[in-house]
Amino acid sequence: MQNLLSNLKITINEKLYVKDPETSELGRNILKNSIILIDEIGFEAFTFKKLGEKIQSNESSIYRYFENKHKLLVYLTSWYWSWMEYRMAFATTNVSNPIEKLEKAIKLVTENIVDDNATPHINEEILNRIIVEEFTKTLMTKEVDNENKEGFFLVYKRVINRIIDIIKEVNPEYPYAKSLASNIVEGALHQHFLKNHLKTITNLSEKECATEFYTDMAKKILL
Amino acid sequence: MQNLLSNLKITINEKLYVKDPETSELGRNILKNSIILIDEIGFEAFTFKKLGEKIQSNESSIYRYFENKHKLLVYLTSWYWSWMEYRMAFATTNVSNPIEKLEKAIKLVTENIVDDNATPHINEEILNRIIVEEFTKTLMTKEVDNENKEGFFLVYKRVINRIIDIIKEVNPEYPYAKSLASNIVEGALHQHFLKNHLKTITNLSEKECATEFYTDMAKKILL
DNA sequence: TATAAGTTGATAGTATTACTATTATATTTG
DNA sequence: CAAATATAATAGTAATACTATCAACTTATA
Repeated sequence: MQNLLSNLKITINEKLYVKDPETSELGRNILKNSIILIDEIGFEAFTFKKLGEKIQSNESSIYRYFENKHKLLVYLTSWYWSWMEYRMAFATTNVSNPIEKLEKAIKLVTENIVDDNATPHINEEILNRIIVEEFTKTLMTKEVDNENKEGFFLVYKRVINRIIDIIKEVNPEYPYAKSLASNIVEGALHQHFLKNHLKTITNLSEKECATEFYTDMAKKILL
Repeated sequence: MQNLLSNLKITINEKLYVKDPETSELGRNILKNSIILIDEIGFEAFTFKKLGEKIQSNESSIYRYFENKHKLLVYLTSWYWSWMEYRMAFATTNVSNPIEKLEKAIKLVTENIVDDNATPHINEEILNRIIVEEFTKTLMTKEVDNENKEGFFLVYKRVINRIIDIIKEVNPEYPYAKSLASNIVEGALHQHFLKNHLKTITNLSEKECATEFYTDMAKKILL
């Protein structure tokens, strides 16, 4: 249990920041308002200069925390997946029935997210919107292989590996546990994107989440 | 097949270009070499200036065909999905068995793509790599709703709608035909991305394609 | 065949972005 | 209180993403 909990603490790869933003008021302000600003104007239009204006600080001060906006986005998405991993570990420990465990895990990665108030400087609901709209962009760059070697996506892969393990518990014979797990996690984000923007090619309606669709999928495939 | 494909006129939304690139040597050169250059250096680093140097033409000349690089990318991806739609129509007409039809459709959107030689200025194999690495970026922008209204993604949605219709033929009771279809098409791209870059969270190996995984998925869900 | 119309190439120029560097000032800590 | 550290302000650079202008060349048409 001790060992488990120490793995669950929200820790982020040190290579993602120059100075740890959690250690100062300005740092936490950068995190809080970068989430709000990226959500407002989108990652492409987001700049450190605009963020500086928003928090009444200076561009150069933000550069002392993050090398560039890409690393800031990877930081924020790592935070999200770390938070998700924590929720998942919490929800699935002491659940002995593998099917129930799988249902809980799928629910977590497919449901609509609401702010949990535990972290005043991170609004999880807004951060989830950023994940839906911007997460794949952190992967789909020419630097992905180097960044993967540096461990930038470890937390994300850990979340998926947890689901892989549960899938294997449910059905050890199924040969595509990895692809099914990554499909559910990424697919859920995509279905949420579609319900917001390309409504005609998803069954999710406005306030609906992807839980039913993916739970049904997993059960039909594995049971 | 060869002959039918060469008779194919792929039509693309007129709002995507300033001047139709298919109507001139320079235009076709822009298409051909933009595909090669985006594949080489990635869409972020790709600029009209670099493309101009590559084709020994001028930046300003390229701007006479495309307003900006985003519209060029949407043009290229529209071309791809239009080509895919044609292949799908061809492969599924006169197939009376819905299950066989579904298998053929899934195969087309999940298999590894090779250049078909019908269009000398478009290399489909390279274009497919661009789709895998860059397609979602065409959707995930702050302008997606406006561009969707303008019909920028119609061809893509048409491909998915064809699969939706086949799914409904196979099993009219299944309640998530739309989500399943969009999941298969987008998911296949993502699994190909993972096999190239995040190998630990997919079951696809180096030269493998996503056909088996998604065929198995669809059958278990629908039959 | 002359002329108009359209295409391409070359150059210059602008605003913005994505930084780096320097210095001054404020705050914290030892 | 001095030293170390954090932040703010300013300036500057190279690249990007364009726009505008003009000359040269090609093609269509009268």
